[in-house]
Amino acid sequence: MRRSAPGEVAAAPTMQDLATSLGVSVSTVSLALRGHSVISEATRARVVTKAEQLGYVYNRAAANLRTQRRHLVGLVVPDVANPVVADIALGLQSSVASEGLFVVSTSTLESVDAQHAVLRALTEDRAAGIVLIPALETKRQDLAIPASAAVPLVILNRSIEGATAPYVGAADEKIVDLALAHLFDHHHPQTVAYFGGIASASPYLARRTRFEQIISGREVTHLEPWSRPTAPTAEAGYRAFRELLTQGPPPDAVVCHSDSIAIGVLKALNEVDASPSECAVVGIDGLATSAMTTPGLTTIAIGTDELGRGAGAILLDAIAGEPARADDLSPVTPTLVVRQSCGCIGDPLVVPAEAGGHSQ
Amino acid sequence: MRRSAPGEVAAAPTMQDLATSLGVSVSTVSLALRGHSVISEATRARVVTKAEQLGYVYNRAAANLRTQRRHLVGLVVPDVANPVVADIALGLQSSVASEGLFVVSTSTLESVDAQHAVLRALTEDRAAGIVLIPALETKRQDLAIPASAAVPLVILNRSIEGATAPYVGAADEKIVDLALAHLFDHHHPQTVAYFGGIASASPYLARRTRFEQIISGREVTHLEPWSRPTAPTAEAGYRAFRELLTQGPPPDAVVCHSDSIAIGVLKALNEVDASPSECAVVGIDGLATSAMTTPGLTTIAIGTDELGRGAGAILLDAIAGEPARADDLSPVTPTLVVRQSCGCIGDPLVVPAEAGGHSQ
DNA sequence: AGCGCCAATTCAATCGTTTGAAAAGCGAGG
DNA sequence: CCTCGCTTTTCAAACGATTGAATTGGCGCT
Repeated sequence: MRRSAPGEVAAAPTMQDLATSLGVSVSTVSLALRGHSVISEATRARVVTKAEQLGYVYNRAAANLRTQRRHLVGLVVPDVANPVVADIALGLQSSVASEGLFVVSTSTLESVDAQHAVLRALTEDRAAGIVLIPALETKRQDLAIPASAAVPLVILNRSIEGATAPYVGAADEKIVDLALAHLFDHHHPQTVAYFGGIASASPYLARRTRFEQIISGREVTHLEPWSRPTAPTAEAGYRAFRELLTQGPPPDAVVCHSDSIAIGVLKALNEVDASPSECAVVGIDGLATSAMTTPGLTTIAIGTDELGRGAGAILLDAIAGEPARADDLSPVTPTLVVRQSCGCIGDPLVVPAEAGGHSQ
Repeated sequence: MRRSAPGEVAAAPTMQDLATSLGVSVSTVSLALRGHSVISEATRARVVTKAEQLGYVYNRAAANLRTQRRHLVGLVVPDVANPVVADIALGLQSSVASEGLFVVSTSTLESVDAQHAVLRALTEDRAAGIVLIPALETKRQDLAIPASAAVPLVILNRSIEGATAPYVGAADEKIVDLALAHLFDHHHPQTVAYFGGIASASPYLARRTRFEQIISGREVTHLEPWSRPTAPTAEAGYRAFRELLTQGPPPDAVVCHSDSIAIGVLKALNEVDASPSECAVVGIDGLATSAMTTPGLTTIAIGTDELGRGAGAILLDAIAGEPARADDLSPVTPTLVVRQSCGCIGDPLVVPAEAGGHSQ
């Protein structure tokens, strides 16, 4: 082990250091540390103890260079703070952990440039794989970087036109079906709207199209002005809905593009004292926090962790060199979570005991 | 560039491939790609074009091995989904980006084992630095791993007894001072409590101690049963507060350990139709979503992004080999955000136009 | 004593960069 | 024509691991 100059930080010991200090070869150390069976138990023990003693820590960069294998998968998303994304991250983590991979997340904040930078960095690092929720305005050619270094990529939540990478998304049609079916069965609205969401993101189009399809076959009128896209935050939803409320009474029922947006809508309705019976609202996502609104938010849970797990499964296949199988791509079945915001159940709500959450 | 066998994936081209295909040496390629001034403009251009043409991507693992320098800092936290953490991540990112570093986050879910695993992984990867919000029950010796490979570490939010790594935290005393000062000035409560939070985490002790200090000098009675610690989620807060409400009327004012918890408390109060004038609540954190509750949550903003930035600054110093300077460690000044939950302002609230948020 | 065999260990090449030092090319000055 | 001084390019040795092939040593068998 090299002696360090006075002011200098002691360099971390290497296998070589271990080897010489034990009077064996580096190969022996390497094999021993990884518990390879050709090494005798006695030497293995000696090596391991010495390693501990010297505070040796494995240098993965060196190993990876040699083996051309990596153990890290990147999750690149607009915003890690988004609870939906957080759930996805957990699902992904649990699915790739079995292969000894681990997941790191970074936020792009919807900036294509930032996204470009992190995709590049991840690729230069030769990540085992990348799961991407594309920033808005991401084009096909923005995904060229990982491709050129053969880093497997799976796209989540927002599809990119012309992209060849496998795509995993929620079951947008079924989601809307579920939401509307519930509203029609229990609330019999005369007027409806599809509120919020980013018009240029692919799920918006899918859901809104389905929405219009369904209601066109029913005896309801679509209050188009209330079907207004918004930024994907509760604040944006609040502001936009609040403004609409100044211009007239709300629809009898509104489907919100996400739970976050629904939270803003609820706030706006609360401020004008509009009850669920006047305006029923249902969200989409199934966030844990949507149980904490007043009234409790009725929502369509989209199975976020399953999405993450699904992405993980496809990624693992891709890493193993297998092409994505079609059945991997089948989206998760959404489920309806009934609370008070649709007007079906009275307060007080009893929150089911297994609910999760997040906080400081 | 090596030709690949039929079924095989084409290996990514290396500098060597570029070099031979251009009839120059690897050194030239290496220097050219990094824009070193000693290379003539003409060759630089040729190299760059060729690189593009061949889809060359830099192999950072190899470079890092050679240079012993890395460009990635790990943010290890209990839960990335926690909005506070997300803000910290942003602050950290913005502060280290200037040095060309970038931040990756991982969640430990309060598991010391999981934390151990990721600290080990980050250390084995020789991350440039690590910022850690320790999982509960983290002991001093759990931090030994990064130390042995000389990876700079800074601890955030929860201090660890006996740890030598620099610590950055919120100004717990000032936070409590601010909350109580506001309540006393505007609400004149007879009874108060400090609700929620994890009793074994260091900020809890600091805040609760200060709380008791202050009120002991005032004409108020502390309703101890209501000062109950909880898990750090809105759900946990809701459940615990709900239960307390069945046993009697709430205190006139309660300070909640976090905004998330306050959100649960508000939900519970809403369910029994208790208004802010009966029970004033103030949260701590200053989350964007706390503007979306009904009533809007009055809260103490702790300057989360500053915390992240602060951690980043210290980390950069440590990476540069400088010890943490004392003034780096001075915590951010908290600020009061007044909304309705403390009973000071009537509805409807106008949300200030610059508020941020997060969602799908 | 000689031989073969097996288990345990070591050799040495390799992964793809970086970088200090050496070399090559070339025009100018003596 | 030689030498000097530039600029530009190349040499070759790292960095710290992995791994197929070669080596060593000990043991049992004849």
